[in-house]
Amino acid sequence: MHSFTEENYLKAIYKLQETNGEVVATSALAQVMGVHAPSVTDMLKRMAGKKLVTYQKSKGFKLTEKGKQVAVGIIRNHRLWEVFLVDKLGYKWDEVHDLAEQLEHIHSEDLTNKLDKFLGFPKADPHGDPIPDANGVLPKSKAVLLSSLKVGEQGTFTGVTDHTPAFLNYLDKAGISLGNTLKVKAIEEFDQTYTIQLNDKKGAVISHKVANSLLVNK
Amino acid sequence: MHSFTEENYLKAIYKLQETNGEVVATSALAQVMGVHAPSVTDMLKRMAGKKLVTYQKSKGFKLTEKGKQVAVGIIRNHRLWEVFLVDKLGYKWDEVHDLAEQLEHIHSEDLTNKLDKFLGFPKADPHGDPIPDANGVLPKSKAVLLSSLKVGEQGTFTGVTDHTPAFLNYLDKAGISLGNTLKVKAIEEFDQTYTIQLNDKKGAVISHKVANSLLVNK
DNA sequence: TACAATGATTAGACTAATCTAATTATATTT
DNA sequence: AAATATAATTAGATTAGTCTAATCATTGTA
Ligand SMILES: [Mn+2]
Ligand SMILES: [Mn+2]
Ligand SMILES: [Mn+2]
Ligand SMILES: [Mn+2]
Repeated sequence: MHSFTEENYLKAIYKLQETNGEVVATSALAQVMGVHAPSVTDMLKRMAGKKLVTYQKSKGFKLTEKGKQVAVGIIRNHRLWEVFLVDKLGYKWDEVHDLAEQLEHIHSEDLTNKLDKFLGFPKADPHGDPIPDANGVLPKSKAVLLSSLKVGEQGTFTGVTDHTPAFLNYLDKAGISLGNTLKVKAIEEFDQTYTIQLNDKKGAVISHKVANSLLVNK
Repeated sequence: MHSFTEENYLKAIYKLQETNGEVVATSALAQVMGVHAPSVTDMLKRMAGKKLVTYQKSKGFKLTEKGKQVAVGIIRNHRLWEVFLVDKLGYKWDEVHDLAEQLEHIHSEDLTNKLDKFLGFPKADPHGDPIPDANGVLPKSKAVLLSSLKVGEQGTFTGVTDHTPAFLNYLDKAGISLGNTLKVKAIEEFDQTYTIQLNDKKGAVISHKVANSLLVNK
């Protein structure tokens, strides 16, 4: 089918489009793929030939519908395997990403669907990221950053925007887990430090940097 | 670490050494790898450079201890994933080989060991093939071919030497499953057709070709 | 609008893994 | 032992994915 390399490019383009807008620059892609710009130009020309992306010299590129389907399929695999690793094998949420990077490239729609069923059709991965369904439909999330809440507002912690083990470990240490309810008690004016109340009991003080990496459903 | 291609060569060499003796010929390996002879010569020279095989021009080659360790590791992965697919995801034993060919190349000893634990440390895969332990020790099997049994002898069906879906499907249809006890009731002198009794009740008539692909523990 | 800075592409080269065609080495017959 | 058949290697080419150095294109500022 497609090579691992192609699949990784598609996934990277998809994510860049999600956050940085429709058109993706060579340099941005080179950066996230960890290669130099000419490699991207070469690769994208090949992929344009396969109708996975549209490409106009020096203008950037976008995924075609076909390219988007492949990308979403890989993301579905990735997130389902992460659930498997955490729920079934006992991995912690900060340990699974690199393994899922390998497992996501196993080529079998049937396997993906059987895995989905085995896991009980989870809606989100261990980091709260939504899992596309078998038709490639990715539920639109209405979560917002904790840093957008005002004093007195509350919500449920449903995801992170920073997926690094360092940050995930910090959350473990601070006793903040997916599903916790939290309420903003105070925001320090000087440096936007948040004082929150977790699960209607424990209190916690977190920096703006942290509040800016936590997603909550109001 | 090692490329998928290298790992597949190592596995193929290992299996050829198991059945055809210590020294492996270029042509034999080309055949099982589905490539032409010069590709094998090239590849083996590269692999000799990495101390995975020993190679003497025009004399054939063997695995080094290091090469053997890698090969056994891949076989361990392959068989554990096959158990996972059958026991946990509900695949049938004739459907899992090609998926396991992909999954066996996931690089993580820790994952392999966690999977092993999750599966309850199985001793054999769905086809009865023994699973090497975490130290790479592969239990020596003392199973013999059913075709080596005499009239009146009995045993337990513990494995196959033909792993093709066609053969496995035939066994399903004939009601012959791993773990069944079987007793030789008669052997037709003309064509070595076996009449056997399964699990002390059902009888079955099987060709010599079939008896020659079934492994039993006496 | 021209010029400099930044970003993208082309040119040319490399490695892994493969191929076909030609050559050389080993094994088998006479 | 020489002739022949078979097996293996070398030579030269190809494709995917990458690189560095050189060139070209775009953008934003003077
Ligand atoms: Mn991940
Ligand atoms: Mn995730
Ligand atoms: Mn198999
Ligand atoms: Mn098997």
